[in-house]
Amino acid sequence: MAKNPALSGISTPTQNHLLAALPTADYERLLPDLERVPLPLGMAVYESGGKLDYVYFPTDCIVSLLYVMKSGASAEIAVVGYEGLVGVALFMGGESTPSRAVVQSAGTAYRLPSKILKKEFEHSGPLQHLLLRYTQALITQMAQTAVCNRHHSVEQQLSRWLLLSLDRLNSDELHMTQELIANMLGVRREGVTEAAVKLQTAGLIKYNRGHIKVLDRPKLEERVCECYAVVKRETDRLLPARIAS
Amino acid sequence: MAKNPALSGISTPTQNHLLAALPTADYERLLPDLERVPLPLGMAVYESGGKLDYVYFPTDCIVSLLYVMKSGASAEIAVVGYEGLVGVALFMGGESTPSRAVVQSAGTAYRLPSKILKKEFEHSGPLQHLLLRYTQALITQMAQTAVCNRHHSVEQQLSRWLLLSLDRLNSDELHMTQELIANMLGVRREGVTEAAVKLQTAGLIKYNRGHIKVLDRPKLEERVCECYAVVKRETDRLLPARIAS
DNA sequence: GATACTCTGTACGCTATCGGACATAAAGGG
DNA sequence: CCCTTTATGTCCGATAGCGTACAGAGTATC
Repeated sequence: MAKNPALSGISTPTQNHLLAALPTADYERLLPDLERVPLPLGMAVYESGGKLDYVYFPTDCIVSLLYVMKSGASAEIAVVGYEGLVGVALFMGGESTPSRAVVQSAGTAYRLPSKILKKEFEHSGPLQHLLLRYTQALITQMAQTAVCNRHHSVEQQLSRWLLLSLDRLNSDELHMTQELIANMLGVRREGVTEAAVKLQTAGLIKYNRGHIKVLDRPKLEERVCECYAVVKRETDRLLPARIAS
Repeated sequence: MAKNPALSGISTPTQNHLLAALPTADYERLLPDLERVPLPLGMAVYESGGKLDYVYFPTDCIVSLLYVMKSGASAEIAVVGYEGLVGVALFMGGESTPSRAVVQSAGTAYRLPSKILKKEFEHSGPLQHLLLRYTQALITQMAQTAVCNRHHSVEQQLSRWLLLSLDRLNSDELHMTQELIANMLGVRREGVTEAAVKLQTAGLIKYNRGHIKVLDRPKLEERVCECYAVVKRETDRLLPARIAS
C-alpha cells in the first residue's frame, strides 16, 4: 500500500539526495538518461558477481546489500535509500561485487546506464566528488556493521536496523516480516521475534503481521547501540543535505 | 632510480604494489615526496576521527584498521599490507574516518603528504584508477569481515586472519601474541588459545610465545571458511600484480 | 641463579543464541 | 465460510563464547 503517503505517488529524480545535490548543469545533462523504474519487494537489483548495466538512485525505496554464503546463510552489510545509489563498484573500477542487492522496501528508483555514469564520473567534477563521499559513508556503514555483528545483541541490532531503515523512508513505520528482518540481520527468525517482543513490551514499537510502527523513537534511540549514531553522524558529515529545488 | 626490489634487506617504494603498478612517469613524480618511515609494533598510524597528514604505503609491515567501541571492545575491520595503502578516506573526500589504524606487524612504509596525494588523485589518471580499485578491494574485505563475524567460529576466523596476514608478509610465520590476535578478532584471549590448540593439535600450525608458524598451509586453506578465498580472489581480480621492474 | 614478568593452558558457571518442534492467530482465496 | 497460507509466539535442549580465576611454563633481568 501507500507506504509513504506524504509523497503522494509522484516521484522525481531530485528526491534522491545525490541527484539533488548536483549542480544544475550536471543534473540536466544526466536527466535525459535517467529512467524511472519501480522496484518491487524482493527484486534483485543485481546478483553476486553480476554485471552492472545500470546504477540505481532510490527515491522512496530501500535496497539492502547482502552477502549470501555457500551454506545459504546471509547477512546484510549495508542499506541504501534516497541518500545514495546502488552500484558503487561500477565507478570504483571493479564492475562487479560479490554482494547482492535486494529491494527491502518497495518503491521507485531512477536508473542510469553504466556507460553514462562512468563517462560523467571520469570528468572528475562535482559528481565524482559526491559519489566518492557517498562511498565513504557506505564504507563506514559496512565497518560498523562488522563491529555490531561482533559485539551487540540481537535486540540492539534490530533497533539499529529499524532506525536506519526508517531514516530512509522518512517515516515511522515499515512493512517487513520478522522472517525477512532475520535474513537481513543474519539471525534466526525466532531471535527477531524475541527481540521484537521486548521492544513492544517496553512500548517502543508496535507491530502486526509485517507492519512495524515506532511509537517512541527517542527511547529507541536511547536503547540502541552506538553503531547507529556513528553511521548517522558520519553520513551527515559526508553528505550535507543541500537539496536542490 | 633504484626500482629494484632485489636489493636485499633494503626496502624500496616499489615493494608496495600500488606504487610498483604506477607508470614510471607518475611514480617518479611522487618519488621525491615519498618518505621512508619505520612502523613499530603497536604504533597508531591514525587515531579515530583524526586528521590525515600522510597516507602510508606499507612495504613489509601490516597495518590493521580497527574500531574501538565506547566499552573498550574492539574489532578489526580490515588489514593492509604491501598490496595497499592506509588512508583511503583522504581521497574519498572525508579526510577522516571513525576507525583507527594500528601497526600489527612492524616494518617499514613509505608515506606521502596528504596534499601531494590529493593533487595527484585529482588528475584522474592511472593513480586514481589504481587507488579506487584498491578501495573496492578494501570494501570487499570489510564486507566479508562483517559476514564472518556473524556466521563463523573463532577457529575459522583465526584461520582466515592467519592466512590474510601471512599473505601480506610473504612468509609462513609471524610474531603476534594470542592476546593481540584476540583484540583484532574482537574475541577473548582464551578463545584464541582454544582455537590455536586445535589447529596445533591438527598439525596445521606451531606456535610458541608469540611466534606462529604455519606448517601445513594447504590443509589450513581447506579448513578456513570461504571468507578468505572471497577476499583473496577479489583482491587479485581488482589488483593484477603487474609489478614494475 | 633467583626473581619478576609474559604468555599460554585449563577449568567452571553463565548467557545468548541456535536448531528444531510445535501452537496459535490473522489474512486471504476458493 | 472453510481452509490454506503466512506470520508470530513459545518451549526445549544443545552449544559457543564470555567472565573469571588460577596454574604452569618460558623469557628476561639483575
